[in-house]
Amino acid sequence: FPHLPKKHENEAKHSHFRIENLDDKSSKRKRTAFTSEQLIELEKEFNSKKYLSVGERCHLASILKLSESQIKIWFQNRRAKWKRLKAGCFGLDANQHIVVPIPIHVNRLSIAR
Amino acid sequence: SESDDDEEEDSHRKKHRRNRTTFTTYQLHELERAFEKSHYPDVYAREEIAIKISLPEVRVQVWFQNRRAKWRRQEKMDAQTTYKLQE
DNA sequence: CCCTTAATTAATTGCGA
DNA sequence: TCGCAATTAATTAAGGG
Repeated sequence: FPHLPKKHENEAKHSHFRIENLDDKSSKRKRTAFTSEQLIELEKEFNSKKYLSVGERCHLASILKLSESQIKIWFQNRRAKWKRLKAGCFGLDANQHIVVPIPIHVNRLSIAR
Repeated sequence: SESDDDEEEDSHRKKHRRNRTTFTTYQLHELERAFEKSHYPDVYAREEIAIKISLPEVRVQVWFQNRRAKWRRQEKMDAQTTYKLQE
């Protein structure tokens, strides 16, 4: 199975002690709020496919006027949420393995040969 | 009869009614005790805590996230305090 | 009313494939 | 390069004082 639990580097490894930066414009990290239209479309897309190909992502990015990175990250975060939701409702209903589509991006170069 | 206000429909209201869990004193005690031991417990440690205090692991996870945020906030604050005091 | 804080989410880091 | 685990940082809002 893919991806094992992982261990966080013990204690305060990320020293996030940002010193009072005199430089750096607007020290706050930007958090873009997606519009409801964007979210509806993203959600709709996620409903049909859990993974996007490069082409699909590019297309979606252009019609939603978001960066490809934002689309990519959104799908990543959405998949994580989806996983949490699935795990959350164990007990009722005996579905163990749903038809989980597969990330086949690995093939995009190796298949060409 | 006129509903007028409420920009947000109450359909939205019902849907986004988050249910906020209120921890018991015992749960808070144990969480705080665990935090003292480690600010970054791994999944297994968190699961252990979760079982002990009878809560889903995800609630414990979120609690630690928020607790660390508070910790950082405070740390930044009294870092400024001691800064002033030494002048 | 305001404050603390549980919950949510866009974004980051770092690893493995 | 991607996905994923694990997290942070900003934010939203419940509910107690």
